[in-house]
Amino acid sequence: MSSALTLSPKQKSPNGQPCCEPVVYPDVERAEAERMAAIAKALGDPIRLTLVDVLRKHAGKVCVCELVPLFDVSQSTLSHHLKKLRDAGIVDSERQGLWAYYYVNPEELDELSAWLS
Amino acid sequence: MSSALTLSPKQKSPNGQPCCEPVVYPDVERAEAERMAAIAKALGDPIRLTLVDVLRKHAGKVCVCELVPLFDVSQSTLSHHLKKLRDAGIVDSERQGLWAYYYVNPEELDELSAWLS
DNA sequence: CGTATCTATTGACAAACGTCAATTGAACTG
DNA sequence: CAGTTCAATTGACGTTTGTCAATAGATACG
Repeated sequence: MSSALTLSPKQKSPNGQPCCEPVVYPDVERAEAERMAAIAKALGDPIRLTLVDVLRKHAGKVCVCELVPLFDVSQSTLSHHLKKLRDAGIVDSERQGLWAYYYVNPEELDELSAWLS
Repeated sequence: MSSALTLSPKQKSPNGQPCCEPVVYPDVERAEAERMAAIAKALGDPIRLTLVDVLRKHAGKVCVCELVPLFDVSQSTLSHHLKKLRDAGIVDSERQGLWAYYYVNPEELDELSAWLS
């Protein structure tokens, strides 16, 4: 996914007046852009964004058995969404006996938040 | 995409001790979650995130002819990404003669930024 | 041990995505 | 008008995504 972020020198000006002011280069480095895009992508589904919202507002660890009935999707689908959030580093989980508890890892979200501001 | 955000009442407690504290309900409303997820989704690609970064840092209108050579993708691919950003309301464009100029519409990003903080 | 409960994984499928080459549409230039 | 240039659209393609039903793992309880 996207080795296409390499910067290139400015193209030749068209054969009239220039189209605009000088080139601007992206401030975000390629690796950083990919990390933040991955975080944004993980938030790019209403269920996952709502999951993160619930976990953030609760400020503690929440059992999966509490999360499942909040949505009209199957248990396996919700588990799949939780895995995506885990893979993106946005949440972590912890097993206690039969149950699994999820909580937000704020660092990843903070990074995206910092870029947005 | 996702009429599955309807809230449901708490499931029955398992037949032992409860698994955790009482249910938490999402603070974000369904429609809001879908709008913000759409914004996050549009940022969920490294090229699009970098495009937004460039446009934000420049604080003016930038010609497409300046944007194309910044990436190793074809002109049509970049146009496709710009369209996705436009569809999400993150950027707007303006034609001037032969050229097209893009600029950031800060409102959408601000909304996501506000939710993240 | 056997059964019940909670969560994760697998397999399947349709829809959406990212990409390119080729074409179209607009608008300037001579 | 004919040719050129910039940007958007179309069509095609392989990949990824979101979803479910079914299954598997892990743990608790009798």
